Amino acid sequence: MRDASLAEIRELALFRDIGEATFEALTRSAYHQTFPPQVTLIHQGQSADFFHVVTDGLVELVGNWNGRENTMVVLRPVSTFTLAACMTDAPYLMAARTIEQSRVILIPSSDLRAAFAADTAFALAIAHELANCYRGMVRHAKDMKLRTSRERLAGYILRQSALRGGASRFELPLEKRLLASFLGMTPENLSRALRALRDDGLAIDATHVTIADRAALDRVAHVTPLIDGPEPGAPDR
Amino acid sequence: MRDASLAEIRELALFRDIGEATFEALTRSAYHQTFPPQVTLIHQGQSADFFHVVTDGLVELVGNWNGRENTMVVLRPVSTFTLAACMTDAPYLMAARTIEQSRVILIPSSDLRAAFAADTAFALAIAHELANCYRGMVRHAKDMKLRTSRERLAGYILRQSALRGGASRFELPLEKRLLASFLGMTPENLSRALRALRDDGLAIDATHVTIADRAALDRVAHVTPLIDGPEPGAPDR
DNA sequence: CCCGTCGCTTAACAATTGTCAAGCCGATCG
DNA sequence: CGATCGGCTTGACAATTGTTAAGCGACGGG
Repeated sequence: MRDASLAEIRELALFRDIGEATFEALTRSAYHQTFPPQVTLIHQGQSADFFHVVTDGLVELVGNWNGRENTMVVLRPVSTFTLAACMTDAPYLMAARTIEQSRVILIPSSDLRAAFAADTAFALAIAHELANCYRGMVRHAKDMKLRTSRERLAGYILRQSALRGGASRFELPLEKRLLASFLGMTPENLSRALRALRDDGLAIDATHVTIADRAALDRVAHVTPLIDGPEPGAPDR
Repeated sequence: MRDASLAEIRELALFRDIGEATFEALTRSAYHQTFPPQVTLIHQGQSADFFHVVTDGLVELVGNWNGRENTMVVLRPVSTFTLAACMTDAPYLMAARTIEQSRVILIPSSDLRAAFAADTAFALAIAHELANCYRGMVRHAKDMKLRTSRERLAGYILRQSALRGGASRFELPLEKRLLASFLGMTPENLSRALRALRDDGLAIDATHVTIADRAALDRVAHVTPLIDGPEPGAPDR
């Protein structure tokens, strides 16, 4: 890896408190690679050879089953993936695909496990990361099981607003068909839900979002940290 | 804690490889308590004071939102819960309630974190447990987003069969309304789905399940380890 | 023993969501 | 500049799922 890349990731919560020797061992045989958009990085079912860190761009984790496909997570920088699979040396449960051009660090999973054993600070950071991934997935599952698609969309919009410091106008960060998949609905249904939410203080022109009446929108979404975060450095974008 | 309880949990994967001093520190101020059925052990949103281990009985983790409630996980012995919240000192995302009379070990979360820092073997065990919880929740989310309710039910039945060594006849381990909630549907819809699956080789009389045609049922469920496990000592029952 | 409660089922109906088909629009490219 | 492509929207329709209400049957308490 290049020195510039090393300095960049040394600041991450995952690596900030670890020893120099551990960091050196972790990065020795790591790659920092750039991928074009729409490239499949890993397939579900593959053995967990690498731990991944997205440093630039946008990556989605997708589940496949019986010919169907669904976006489970959208990862914006800086986020990790395949951590649980690497720690347990188990097959990936989800595939990963770049959405935009992205840069990803690949760390051999054996190095990851060695560093975990060798460095207590790193072990703690890993545990925190695993716990946050778990909690992100619990939130997503609650979102799916407790809210209707319209409510999920309203929640998503308010989360995005919160990520931007409460902005009332911003651009949708995802293609709508991708957003629909992430929210567990079809693009057609997303279109309908967007139109329906005009009555609840939401205006969308193409990718431009305007929250006209935040209170009304929250009357639909009932935003709560137990579903919608805060997600300090976490799951969706 | 009583000596009998101590010996019992010392064998668990979580505690098997840890040092005697760590084990002693972890169990010193721990409780092993028995709870009646239908008792709420923790509420969502509470601060994470205790790490929990179910040693007997049956416990459900439930999500609440806006007056709605949903069973996210069903824990059979021996399983843990609240691990992620304790490690990150964050509020519980789900409530926990006994289904049957249950015995639960409660370990102060500060002791848990201290043991993690003090004992590398314990840290590794914790990381594995966290990773397995994460993967269980990913599987559940995939189940929800990729399969219809009928397919989820078929998958659930085949998983239960697998847990019983491939038995073709067994008793439903859960009340149907609870199963319905876990599978993300209403009890009425579960009734319909059960009846519909008679055409696919499934017969259910009250709580007694008979798999008449496993191949036909799997043609609905398309069971795969990437959704249905194996779950060595894991999530649902 | 009877009665009330509770869980389950069924049926009719309503709401939500998915499917299919068509058309629009903006971007890209020859 | 015009053609083509892909993503988005819309509408009509179908399937799935939720809702409401009623009834059945097992269980436990009076």
